[in-house]
Amino acid sequence: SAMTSPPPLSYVPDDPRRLAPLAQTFYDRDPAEVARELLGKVLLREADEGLCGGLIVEVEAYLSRNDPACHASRGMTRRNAAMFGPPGRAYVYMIHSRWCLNAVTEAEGVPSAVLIRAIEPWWGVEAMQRRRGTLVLRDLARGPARLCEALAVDRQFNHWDLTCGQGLWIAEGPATGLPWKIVRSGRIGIRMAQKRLLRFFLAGTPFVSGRTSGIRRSGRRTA
DNA sequence: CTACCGATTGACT
DNA sequence: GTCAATCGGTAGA
Repeated sequence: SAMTSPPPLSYVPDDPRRLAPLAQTFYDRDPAEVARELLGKVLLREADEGLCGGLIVEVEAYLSRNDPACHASRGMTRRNAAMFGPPGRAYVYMIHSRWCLNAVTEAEGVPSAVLIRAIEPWWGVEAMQRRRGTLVLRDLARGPARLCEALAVDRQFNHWDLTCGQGLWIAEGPATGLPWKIVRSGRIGIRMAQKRLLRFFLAGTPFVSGRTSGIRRSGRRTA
């Protein structure tokens, strides 16, 4: 059904391996800018069970300065060390016994990152369904911890080079211009700095997290 | 060593 | 809308 198997979308590339991985220079910029531009790119994972991944539809930026919600705001620790490393690497951390994935931004020594919060499942759906224990497409990778469970991302990928094109990487999206608008909002689940508009998602997709999913219902606006 | 906390999720009223 | 499971990270005695 439409709930449990992907619709035949004409713009989904047959072979995601041919999509060019994003270069390190892409990440060596202001994290809010990187966050916005990561929307419409694809996140890919090559595991024993095969290739899986999908379209990045929701992200959040965490800034190196004046951002108390950023894990690095009180200096380097063992957990957040990856944020201080070179751009284009993964920062994987655990929260409430679940893993979450970030892409590190800006130069080495400048601790900032983009949290990948949701993807629309495009490839390897069956493997993701198995790992998540549900067939419902919308529940596979909606939320940062669900996403990591779907893609089998855990601490082994902390510090991983996301530009390398194997294991776990981020690549260009479909060449055709995607029609969606970008919506900006406050970040989800944080106590500090809730007013800052550092969450970005594609409008109109049901595959984003949060109480309002990006679908307009009964006159209520998202964000 | 202990105590507290959380960039979450799923179950429930 | 509410709530708690659950465990690694962190700070502090």
